[in-house]
Amino acid sequence: MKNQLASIIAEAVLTCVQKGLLPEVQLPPIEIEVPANPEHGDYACNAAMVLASLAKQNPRKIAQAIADNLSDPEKLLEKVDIAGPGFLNFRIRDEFWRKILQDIHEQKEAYGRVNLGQGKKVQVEFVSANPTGPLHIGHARGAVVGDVLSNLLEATGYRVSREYYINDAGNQMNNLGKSVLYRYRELQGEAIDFPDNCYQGDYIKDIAADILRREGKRYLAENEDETVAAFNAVAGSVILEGIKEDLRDFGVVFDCYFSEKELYQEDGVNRLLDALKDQGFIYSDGETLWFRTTAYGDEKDRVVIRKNGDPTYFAADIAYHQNKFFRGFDLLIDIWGADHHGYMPRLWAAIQALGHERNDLKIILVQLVNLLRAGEPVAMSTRSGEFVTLREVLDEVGRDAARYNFLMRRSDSHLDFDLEVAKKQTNENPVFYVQYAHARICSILRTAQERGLALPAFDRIDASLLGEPEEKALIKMMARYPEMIEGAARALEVHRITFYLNDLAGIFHSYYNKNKVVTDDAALSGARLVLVEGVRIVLANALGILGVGAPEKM
RNA sequence: GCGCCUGUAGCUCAGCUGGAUAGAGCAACGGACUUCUAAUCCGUGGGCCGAGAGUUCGAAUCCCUCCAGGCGCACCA
Repeated sequence: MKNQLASIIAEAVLTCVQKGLLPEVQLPPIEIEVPANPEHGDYACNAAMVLASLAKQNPRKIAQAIADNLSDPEKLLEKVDIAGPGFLNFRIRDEFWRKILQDIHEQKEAYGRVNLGQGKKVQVEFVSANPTGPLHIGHARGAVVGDVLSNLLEATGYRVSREYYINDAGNQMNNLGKSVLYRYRELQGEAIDFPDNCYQGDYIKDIAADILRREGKRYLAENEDETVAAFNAVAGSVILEGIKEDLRDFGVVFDCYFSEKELYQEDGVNRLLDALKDQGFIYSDGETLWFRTTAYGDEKDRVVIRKNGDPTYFAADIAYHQNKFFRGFDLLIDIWGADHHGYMPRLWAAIQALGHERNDLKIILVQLVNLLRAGEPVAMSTRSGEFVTLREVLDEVGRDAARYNFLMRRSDSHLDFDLEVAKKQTNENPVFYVQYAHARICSILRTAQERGLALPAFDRIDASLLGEPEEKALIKMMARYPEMIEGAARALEVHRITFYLNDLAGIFHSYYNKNKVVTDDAALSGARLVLVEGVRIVLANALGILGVGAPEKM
């Protein structure tokens, strides 16, 4: 709808130029928006105001010229007004709005899919938590945002790969192995002064006990470094399996788990650094190796090889992102906790040094979650073992409510997650508001069925019977669904979908309370059934992108 | 000290990349179940968009300066 209008306007501007009403100007990007005030029509366009400064003419005069030269062979427009400083306000004929209903019924699950991405390959990397402990509530938000963004991009014509980067090399993993070893010794009566930098959670004890059960106490006699490495590997894989299971139950499934260790195979990291050295991006100060990230705007250069010869996390990350590009992705999206924001400039510098554009890597920051229980903050720390796990949240509040709650704010805004509120089945919990709308429609359809009223095909109804204000509002809202999806994908903002759902469900509930769908009037009932089935399809499609259920009964 | 994010109704937050009279939910108050599900609806009140200057036809939105909060500023990840 919006696109049709845009081309009509662009054509009219062209006509004006040809007639000499406007000077030869490049048409700047114009905006077509839905006005806040319905009296301003269905769509409003700022073309005249944008052109005013370029053409050096009065915007209202330009608007008049455009309006006079609109060519509308399909008779899309009911009315065009010029208002305010030079807005063009368009009212679309009802007949065209009703055609949206036809589109929905023809396209069903596909309604709202657009081809923004044109088959481009995108990789979304998210969660990527160290396998040193179970996922907690903080990881959950990033998991949902990444998963839903992936769904959204798939729905808008991208080919998406979801990837989890396993940080299984480095100090943190070493601490994990040590933690297990200490518990292992402890289980055999040894008094251990458990270090602060080790992981204290009970899951460590379980892993130690398991090793003891399977392999006995043979490790006591072995070399400590080798034992730590072995424990490390065992613990890492046990914990990773647990993470995968939690994510699966949360509705998050990855296409690929990429191990940091892989990057070091065949000396990959060093070979990359050598190549970058040849290009002048790497230099040595005699003890350490530095990456010249300042060449691309970072505030200081960064170490890639430490004094002790070990590569930094950053060194591996450069290799990792190069590897991603090698795999043929046109666009990379990384989803990080907001506490990593200081890391962005150096990674952008790195990919530019590798010959890519800064825009080839988008980074979405997800703010930390403030976990509350009945208004009281819940303290969290992975190392001390005091945290609320994703598993506990799933068990307590359920998948749908948990996911929806994480999607109700912009990613870069702080989020209060209150366990007591999230599990309440009341109107304080917005997920039910939307699901209830879906369930209600299903209930209407069931009732109709029972009374022998089947859902008619679109061409069997008289759509002009849908004249109530809420009916028109519902249709217009549904017409905006593809536009909302496209906008959300363009901006990489998944929260727009929850706000849209809330609005659509709201209009429906209001309609439901005022009007009956199933009545003695067969023609009217048929038209209304087609309408509410359309609403149901749109609700289900949007909920599908969110990975939240669309129940038929509640 | 430097950098990034945030500041909008009592509370939690939207505001479609500069548009018209700034919105929603919760909370408060008053109404609606003989009905296709009251997990719903209808109505009422509530604002110096942190402050100040600037850019232009037009600013919650963009620039600058402050103020407040959060997060970063490693040869950790």
